[in-house]
Formats: sequence, C-alpha cells, structure tokens
Amino acid sequence: MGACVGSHYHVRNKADFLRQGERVSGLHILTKGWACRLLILPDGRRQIAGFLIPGDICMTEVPDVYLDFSLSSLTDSSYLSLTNDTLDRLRTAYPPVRKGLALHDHVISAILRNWVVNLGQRNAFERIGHLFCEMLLRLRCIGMAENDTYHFPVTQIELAEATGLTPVHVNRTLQDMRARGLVSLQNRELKILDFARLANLVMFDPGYLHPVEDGCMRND
Amino acid sequence: MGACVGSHYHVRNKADFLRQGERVSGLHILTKGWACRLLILPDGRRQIAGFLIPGDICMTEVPDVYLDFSLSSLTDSSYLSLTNDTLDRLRTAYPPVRKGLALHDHVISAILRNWVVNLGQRNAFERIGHLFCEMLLRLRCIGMAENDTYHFPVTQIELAEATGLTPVHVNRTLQDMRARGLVSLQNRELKILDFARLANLVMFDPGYLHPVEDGCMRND
DNA sequence: CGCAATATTGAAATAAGTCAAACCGTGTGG
DNA sequence: CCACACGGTTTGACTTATTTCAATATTGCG
Repeated sequence: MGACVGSHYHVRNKADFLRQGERVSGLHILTKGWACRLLILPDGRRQIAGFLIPGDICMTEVPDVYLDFSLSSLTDSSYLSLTNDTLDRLRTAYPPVRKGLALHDHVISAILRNWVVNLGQRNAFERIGHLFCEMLLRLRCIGMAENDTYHFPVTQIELAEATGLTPVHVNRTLQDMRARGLVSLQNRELKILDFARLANLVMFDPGYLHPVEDGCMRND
Repeated sequence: MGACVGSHYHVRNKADFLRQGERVSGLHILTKGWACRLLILPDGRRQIAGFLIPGDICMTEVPDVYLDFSLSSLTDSSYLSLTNDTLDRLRTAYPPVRKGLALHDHVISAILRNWVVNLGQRNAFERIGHLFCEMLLRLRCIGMAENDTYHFPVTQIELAEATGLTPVHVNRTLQDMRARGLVSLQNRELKILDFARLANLVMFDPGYLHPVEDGCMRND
C-alpha cells in the first residue's frame, strides 16, 4: 500500500459500525465479512434493508448527512474508509472510477427496489427463496460461492427481520424448502440443491443485478 | 432558456415513459405532474416502489444501463431529459450541482429504505398513513400543499400496489381513517385533518427526508 | 347516455402472527 | 467433567390481519 488513502477498521461480530441518527461523510467499503443495513422503529421493530458482502459500498459518498439506518456486522468484518478528498483525487486520477461508482450505486438501488417487491408482492416462500438466489449470484461474483453453496451467517431471527416475517414462520418455511429438496442449511452453510427449480418457483430473474460481462451468472 | 441543455417531453396520463427492460442513459427530471416507479413480475403482479413529483429525478445519471422498473405517469406530466454530456458541462460550470445531485440521490434512497420498512414492518393503517405524511412534507417543500391538503391523483388500486395490500383492504382502511376523523379523501383531494395525531399513530419521523433548512417541515 | 374504470360492501378462506414451551449445541465456570 | 446458561432452533395450538371472490354502487368521461 502506497500513499495513505484512508483507514482500515475491524469490527467484531454483531456490532454497529455506523449508527442510525449519526452524521457521516466519506465513503466506506466493506472488505471482509457480512453486514446488513438495519432500520429500527421507535417501538423496537427492526427491518433489515439489505445485506452487504465484501466489495460493497456501505454508503454512497455524501457530504455529511444524517444516517437513516445502521450498519451492523453479521460476522467479524473489516471496512475501508475513504475521505471525500481522497475520493476526489482518486476520481480525477482514474476517471473510470466515477463510472464504476455510479454503476455500483445503480445496482445497489436496483437490489433495494427488488427488496420492495419482495416484501410487497411475494409470500414467505418466495421471499426467502429469492434472497437465497440473489446472494448466490452476488457471492459467486466475488468468488465466495462454489457449487451453489456458500457461507450464510444469517440467523433465522435476522432472516425474519430481512423478510418482514416472524422467526417462527421463517423456520417453518425453511423446513418446507428442505422437505422439497431445494436447499440445505446447517451450521451457517447454505447449499442450494436445485437452483434451477428454486429460481423457477420464486420467479427469480437476475437482470436487476446487472451481470457484468455475465461472468458471474453462469450456472454450470 | 439559453443554450440547448436537453429536451422537454410531455406525457399523457397513465403512460409509461421509461420502460422496464429498456436501456437508458442521461438524466431525467420530472417537471410537471405525478409519476411512479413501477415493477412488474412475470406473472403480472405489480409493485409501485416510489412516487415522483415535480423536481424529482427519475433516474440517477448512469451510463447506459438496463432498467429494472418502468416510470409511469399518474397524471399528465412533463419531464426534462439531459444527456450525460450536458450534465458533465453543468457540473463543471456549477460545481455545487454535484453536491446537490448527491444529496438528492441520498434522500431518494432513504425514502426507498423507508418504503421497505413500511412493507416489512407496518400494518395497513400505518402504511397508508405513513405515505400520506411523507407526501405532505414532500409536496409542501415544492409549494404543492397548503393547509395539510394536496392533490392526490393516486387511485385506490394504485395505492394498493404501492402498499402491497389489496384494493379491497385499502378501501376499508381508508374508511377507518375517515371514520376516525384523520383524513378526508374525495375527488383526488387529500386533506389531512389531524396531522399531529396521524403522524403519532403511524410513528412518522420525517428525519429520513432530510428537511433542508427545515423550511418545509413546519407544521404551522 | 352509456360504458369503463373506480369504489364499496359482505361473507368465507388463508397466510402469517402470537404465545409459550421444549430442544439443542456449545462454551464457561465451579 | 458435569451443570448450566445462552443463543438459536423447533414444535404445537390458537388468533388475526389480510386476501379472495363476487356482487353492487358510483363516478367520470367520450
């Protein structure tokens, strides 16, 4: 590493490293582990509005704004913090960076819109199945999924918070998926046993993930 | 208007002016009317993932990407199209533009995250009430709401598509709100009769809208 | 005027929620 | 090495918000 471009932080499992209500600036990139974007209502209801995996930008570069969500780690994680200045220099030195960031932004918001569709239109089975498919493709893109199998550190409680369901109902739905031979999930290891059938059942269409060069989209 | 910075288009009521699956580039700003971001599943289920009012950017500037949603007008509308080049020139000529766009982006995505919370955690009453509050503040900001009253061109069917509910249930929930003296809605005219109580009932916290200068947030 | 799109109503069905208890693995401390 | 506490998972019985279906008003518009 040459010049100092920012700081690298490590966070323990289950820790908020950016907090709802705080003001932040700069750009933060998750470099290791899983995290999630968490929104908490005054009465304690919790909603996860996205999972982050290595390479994901925690928040778009914005000049000092109030945060409407927390970033909470789901495993031991690390992230890189760039100041706005650093980012500016980076952008002028390497113009393609701008385009890259804009594209990443667009994909992130497309994923978020899909989350809205998930919650608004799909039933429990579809919601969970869809999430499993999405994470498979995203993890495959960064070399963290082999053979339709990946490390899935999300507890059923968190899965419930992400899908707007009850932990109890998540549990029953998972059992249904297992019984149908679609997935196996044990010891935080998720194996999608029949991706084609699952994707079909939940009408998963990967278009919104913008398969770059379609290098990560292959299923063979 | 001096030099040509882009084109101005007019669209009729209930028309898609950007379509899911198409490739777009440039930046589009709604200048008149209401529109919505609409996602349609292969089997026809429809989810509205956001309402747009004058001044809203239909899509962040992105270089030629696939669209995961349609932009559909809810009234006769107009929008302004800027090419990426124009935008670049604008940005270099008026540096604050960059910051302004970044901020707008951030608010848009905060609204979207709130939409996720709405669908995931809130019941029918809260979902609809929350939407009413949000639109009041946003419209007030652009001078399109007076006395907690505004033009609301959204049909109950569309309201159902936005809240992930059934038109039937939306109807019953609206009646409940009317019966409680919270709102009146007739002839596309929405009047919030008791904003304080409604906001309280649905736990509306305007923070995520980033009240600039808090000029639009006053309730008196 | 008359059609088509909305809005409203009622009754019955169901997906998901609630409550509460039991179970299981695992790490810790006596 | 056992006990036991802790976080997570699983199970059962019951309740409820919301959906579904289907019919009837109502409104706006060409």
